[in-house]
Parts: sequence; C-alpha cells; structure tokens
Amino acid sequence: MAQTDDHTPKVRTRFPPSPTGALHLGGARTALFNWLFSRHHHGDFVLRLEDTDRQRSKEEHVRGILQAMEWLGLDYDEGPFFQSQRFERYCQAVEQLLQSGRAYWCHCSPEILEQKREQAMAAKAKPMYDGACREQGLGPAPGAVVRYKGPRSGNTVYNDLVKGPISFDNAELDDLVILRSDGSPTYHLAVVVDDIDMNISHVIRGDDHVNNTPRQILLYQALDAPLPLFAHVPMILGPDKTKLSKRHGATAVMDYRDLGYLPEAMLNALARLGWSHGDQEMFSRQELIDYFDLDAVGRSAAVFDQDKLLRMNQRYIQAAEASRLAELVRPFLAPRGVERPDPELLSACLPELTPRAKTLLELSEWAEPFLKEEPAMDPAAAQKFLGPAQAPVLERVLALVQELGSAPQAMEEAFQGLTQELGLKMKDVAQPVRVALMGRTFSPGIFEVMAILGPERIKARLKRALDLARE
RNA sequence: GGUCCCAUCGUCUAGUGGCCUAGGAUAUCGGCCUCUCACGCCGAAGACACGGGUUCGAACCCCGUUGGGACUGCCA
Repeated sequence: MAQTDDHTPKVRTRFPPSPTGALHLGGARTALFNWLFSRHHHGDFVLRLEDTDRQRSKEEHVRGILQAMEWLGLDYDEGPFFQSQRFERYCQAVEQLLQSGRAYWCHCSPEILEQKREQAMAAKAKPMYDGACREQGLGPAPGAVVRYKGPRSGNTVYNDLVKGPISFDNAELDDLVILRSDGSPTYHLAVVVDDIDMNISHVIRGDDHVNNTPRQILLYQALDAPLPLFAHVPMILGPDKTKLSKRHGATAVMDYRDLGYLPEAMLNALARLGWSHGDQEMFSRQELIDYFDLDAVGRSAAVFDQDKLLRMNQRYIQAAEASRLAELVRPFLAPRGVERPDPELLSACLPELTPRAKTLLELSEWAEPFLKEEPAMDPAAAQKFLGPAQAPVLERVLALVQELGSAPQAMEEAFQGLTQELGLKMKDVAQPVRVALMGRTFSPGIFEVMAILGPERIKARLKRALDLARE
C-alpha cells in the first residue's frame, strides 16, 4: 500500500488457501472476511493457491476449494494464481536478498538442526536456529538452503487492525529458511513476494499467523517493499474449545452442502462468527457487504455453533423461492427413490413443508410421501391407526371425497360433520386419515395434505389403507 | 519452557466509564395455538474468570493472577 499518498489507495485483499485439504470452516470464514472487506471498499479480491509444498498439494483439493468458493458465491477479481508457477520469481527475490546481504547460504543438515533443537529443548531454552552459517559467507552447495538474515536486536512493531499494536523483540526471531535445499521457496518468502507483486493492501488472515507477521514484515523491508496492513481474525474452535478438526464432525464447507444447508445460511453463520453488527443476526449478502468492516471483528476465538446454523438454515429455507427449493431438493430426493418428482405436486407441497424442515435433507424426507405413488407405511403407525376400529371412518371419508372432492374448506366442514355424527374427536378422524395418506403419524395439516394430493390420489391411498385396516 | 494473543449467559454475541437490577440470538425448560409434527407467539432460568488499583462512578482504563489458544518446521 502506497503510504506516501494522501488519498486512500485501492483496497486489495487475497485469500491464499493451501490445496492440502478441503476448504474448511476457518478458511471459508477467512475467505469471506477478505471478500466482504474488498467488496465493502470497492476493492479487488484475489485468489491464490499456495502449493509450494509439492508433496501435500493435490489437484483434487484445488478443484474442491474452487467449487466451495463458487458454492458460497465468493467471486474473485483475479486468479486463481498458483505459487508453483511462480518459482522463478521467488528465486529472483532470493537472489536479491543474497546480493543485498539480507540472506545467506546455510549448510547445516536437517539432522544437525534436529539435534540442536532437542538439546535446546532439554535445556529449556527456546529452540531457535543458532546462526552457525550466518557469518560464514558460504555459497550454494548440495543440500544447502538459503536463510533470511534477520536483525539481532531491536523491535518489530505493527498495528493489527483487529488486535491493536503488537510488538516483538527481534532477538526472539531466528533466521528462517526462505529457499529449501530442493530449490523451492518456503511459505514465508512466497507469501511476501506474492503479496508485494499482487499489490495486496490488507492481509486478513487467521490468528495463527500473528507470530509470523514480524518475520514477514522484516522480509518486506529487506525486499524494500511497502507494508500492507495486517488484520488477524480469531480462530474457530470445536465444541471442546480446541482447534476445529475432523474430530468435530462436519468441518468442510462442502460437507454442509451435502447435509442440506443453503449457501446463504452458511455465509450468514460464518459472518456472525467473530463479527457483529449490533444485535442483528440475519443478513442478506448485500447487507453483509454494506455493514462489514474490520472494527467490528472480535478478538477472541469462537466455537462454531451448529445449532445456530441449523436454525438459520431453517429461516433461509422458509424464505427461499419455491422454484429454487424445488431444484435444490432434487439431489436429496433421488436417493429416496424419487427420481422424477411431479413438478406440480412438488411445488404444491413445498410451502407446507418449509416451516417443518431445517435442511434440504429434511425437506426431502417430508416431501417423499407426497411424491411417491405408494408412500412407505410405518408399521407402528398402521398398527395404531389402521385397524378394524378405524375402517368405518376411513370408508366414510372415502365416500366424502368421492362426493365432494378435496377442497380444504369442504373437507373441514365434512370432517366436522362426521365427528359430530360419530361422536368422535377431530384427531380420531384426522390421524387415521393422515396415516392412510402419508404412511406416518406426522405431516402438514390434514386438509392441506388432502388439497395437495387431490381426490384421485386420496381415493387410491384410502383404499389401500382400508385393505390394511380390514385385515 | 519461550514468545505472542485472548477472556460477558452452555454457545455466538451487544456493550467502548454513568443509558447495565448487563441486551439480542441459539440451545434448554414452561405455557398458548392445535387434527399430528413443525412454524408462530408469550414466559422462565442462565454471564461480566479472580484480585488489586485509577475514578464521584468500571463489564468497559491500568497492573497482577488464573485459565485457554497460537506459534516455536527445509508445513502453510
């Protein structure tokens, strides 16, 4: 960021996932904050894949991350860039540092280093590189690495946009490797070079990078580049307050899609983790953009609240357009044996189902008995509500439908008449009919169910139930 | 161990010295609604980690303690 200018330079943020796994909640939230910040300030958002670790980086993870970003609707203005394609530039930067005396070749073998580390630990000292090769003036050699030559005294201070001023004693920082023995750059070097080249103005990332920041600041300075602004957002924890991991169940963004969550619910829930806008809980995408800023980001780690997401998802399902829900629920219907749902039936039952479903998965469970020609019959329900005692009632209802059709108002009046005539409660009629029509003891209101199904389906299902009841 | 960060209901959080007998959300419990299940509505319970300061006054500022987390790699 050009700090010599009086006018505010353009905001440019980036999200740099490492393709060594799926996009998880923490990463998604970091991506979201970066995206929101850039959108709020009419800046740019850059996507960059940090795949300098050739062992662990996988093509499938790149695809997965891209897919998750798309699902969440986090679009980027530039990228995806791949660090693996920029090795030449990193080597150039290393060369520059070597030339200016800000870096040096180190011949220490990993074994020696490991030994020294253990000794230091045993002596309860800080396990730092001892700088054995620092003043040797060594050159390249097989197995050699390049280390950054850091200052041995002084302080490195920066003003974190969420945590405030943070200061480090340079003596605590050891000379980190910037070029591996196989010629590949390390994270610290690559991230700094990229952020310089890509003109990143704000580095918004996880809390776990706070300790990396001073060394990176030193690298910027060694490279004679202007500093970006840093903002470290707190971690996301599992219910046991430890760093979120696979032990905690669904942690990947796409897990939630497969569980039947809507992307807008996911986004809303993620945004509210560590960020707030007064007492408001529900935010549209546009509101998020309008209201988001770093000063409202909290400083303490947060546990991801699944229940709250679930509730939020339910609200978004209720608010969603029926036509979109019809599309979204299809992948959940197919495994239940409903490959081609009747479009009219589906759109008719959806409004009755949305207040009852917290996820698309649940929505498909509720929709199934409407959409199947012969819905599955719950044995326990049949046992209780479809016996000889109920047969007469079902017969009467069948006759009523034959005579009057299935319009809700007509049916309600007819049912009331029936209960009076037979001296029954409404539930004595409604429950058997419900089980007959839906195969289970729970469903939307019985008159709504009947209106949705229509006379023909009702008659067929009533007859089937009667066969069962008379046995 | 060292360095750095953090600390309000179970959880997410509002709160930036008086508006706080601490607000909202979620979860829990109770009630209403009712043909079942939900939704909705009403209500209950539930927190400023502890100890010192500063101040007329502290959840808010300072110091310490305790607790938690991150980093401490030729991972990112």
